[in-house]
Amino acid sequence: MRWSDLFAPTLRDAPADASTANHRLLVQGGFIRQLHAGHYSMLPLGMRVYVKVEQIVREEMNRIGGQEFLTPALHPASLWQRSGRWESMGEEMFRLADRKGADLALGMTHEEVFADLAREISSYRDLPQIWYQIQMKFRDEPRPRSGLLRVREFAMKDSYSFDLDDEGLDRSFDRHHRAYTRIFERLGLPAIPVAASSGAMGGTGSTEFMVPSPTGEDDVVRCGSCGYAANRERAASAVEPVADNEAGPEAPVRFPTPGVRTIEALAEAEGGAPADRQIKTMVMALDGAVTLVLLRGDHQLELQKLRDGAGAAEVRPAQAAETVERLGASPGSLGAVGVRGLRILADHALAGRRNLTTGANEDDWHLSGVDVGRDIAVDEWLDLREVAAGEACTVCGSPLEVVRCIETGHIFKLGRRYAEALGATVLDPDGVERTITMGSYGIGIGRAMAAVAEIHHDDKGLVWPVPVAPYEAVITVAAARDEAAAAAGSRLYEELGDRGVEALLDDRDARAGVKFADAELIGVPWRVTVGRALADGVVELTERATGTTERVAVDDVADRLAETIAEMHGLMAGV
RNA sequence: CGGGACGUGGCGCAGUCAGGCAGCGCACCUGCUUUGGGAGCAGGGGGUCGCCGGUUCAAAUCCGGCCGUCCCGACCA
Repeated sequence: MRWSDLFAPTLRDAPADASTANHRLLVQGGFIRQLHAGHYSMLPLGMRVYVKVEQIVREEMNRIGGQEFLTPALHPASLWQRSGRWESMGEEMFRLADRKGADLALGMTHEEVFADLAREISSYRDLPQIWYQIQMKFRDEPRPRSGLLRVREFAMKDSYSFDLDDEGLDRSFDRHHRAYTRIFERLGLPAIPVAASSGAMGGTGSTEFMVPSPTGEDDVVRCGSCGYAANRERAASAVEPVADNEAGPEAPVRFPTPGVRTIEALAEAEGGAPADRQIKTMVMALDGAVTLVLLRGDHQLELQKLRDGAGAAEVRPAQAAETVERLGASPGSLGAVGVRGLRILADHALAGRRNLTTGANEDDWHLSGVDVGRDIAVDEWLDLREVAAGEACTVCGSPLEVVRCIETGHIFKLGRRYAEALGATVLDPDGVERTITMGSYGIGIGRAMAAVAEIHHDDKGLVWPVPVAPYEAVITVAAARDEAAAAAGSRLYEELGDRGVEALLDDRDARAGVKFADAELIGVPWRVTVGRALADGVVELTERATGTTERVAVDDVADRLAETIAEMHGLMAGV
């Protein structure tokens, strides 16, 4: 491609509304443009990167035996009604009606569609299967953000595995795990696999692939010494037990605490107790049912753990009126002692604790001497505590770190839920009808691209890894009007093309500084500068990532570059 | 959904408080000069000032309503 023919509207100034690196640089470099919030157009440069990401994903899916499909984005409501998700998906699903009034949805994922197709698998002999597609998903996100990181319309590689039993699912899951590891390696993304919450997807287990970046939206809890890693939504840690050695009273004792409304205030108050000897009582609505959730005073609630542990789809803090109605007091003076008729969930860290302090369910009064086992009717003990940095790893005891990450992939063991709902069964060797066991696996193409941009850039612009770079090399003809230089540039362009190098020839009639700045902004890995030294038969070869420049004979440079780039491809592909 | 900021040629911004010809830089077009780190000079094209309504002789500017975009949080496969 000649730059003079390329539509790559680079901007001198960064767009004002882009605060994250991927957003700012992809817009400034002329890769993408926004149509409206959460919807972006791919421009020619962006499309080249996008296609390469897609192709790497495709190659690795094919390598594990995946078969490529393409299914519709517009689905009939009836399909989603069969799985129950027409109701449960809520406002995140785009819904519309056709001219006849039939309800339709824009697909946000395709478990139902593929499970429906899988009804045509009729024998265990045809299992396992891995089916995938790279196709648009639509999700009415409450808040699209961070450029391509969270959008409402995006291409996703989604795959679905079909096996006879759990052992088969484990194998399909492991194959995907390996494929994902290779994909992220080739993309230049340092993704770490972590144990994750399955959320609304359901199933027996899931693994997320997380790329550390401050732009991310998830926290990963990680042990630097044994390698334990989990999403904070389900991570565990060991807590130092608190010794309750003083024997408490026979029964809880009421004491006045005028104006005390917080854990901190109670720790300071007359007759109060330190936070780790208090019970934090939170009133939550779990699918609408008012529930008491108890934690140690100095611990924080992890909402997703509550959701997962209690099996609730929707969790929210109770409204003030609900709280007063059920407990007779306002937040700040709440407690679970003597409470009847409400479900009580407690965090493990409270088990066996004695002589604690908590609210008395009367404003301005608290109770001391509370013995959890004796005084509180806990219905269920759960892990509800948010892990904090520095707490001990449950595996090896080392201090844990909390790292902000971008979720670039998520793989799920689904089990039989969707196959059951859609009626996907096979006959086993004994002629018995068995429901197929499924897994589902996703990578967002645009998000992966955004993650690469977040990881690989500097103050001059993007620094694409070779496998996803829009062009592998740019030939910068410093003085386009110099006929000898222009001819040498064209010849180099041909030579690189002959050797399979994707080159961009910057033949624009612009000043050298403009061309250098643009080449750096769009992040092409190698630049060949045809300039003054051409008179000596020499050009300059500059590596974008390091900025190092080498003088190379013009007759050798095509071979040199082709070799270097081939090596980089090989390394990245793990060959 | 709660909080905050913003909306003026393609991009970045000033002008709004205090109503009075819509401006600046970059980009774009023409010419001349320049030509290895975002050139100079001269000339030129391009904007219903987010939308609707109101006040006023007069509205980018004041008032009301709405829409949109970004950020934080909530939420999130």
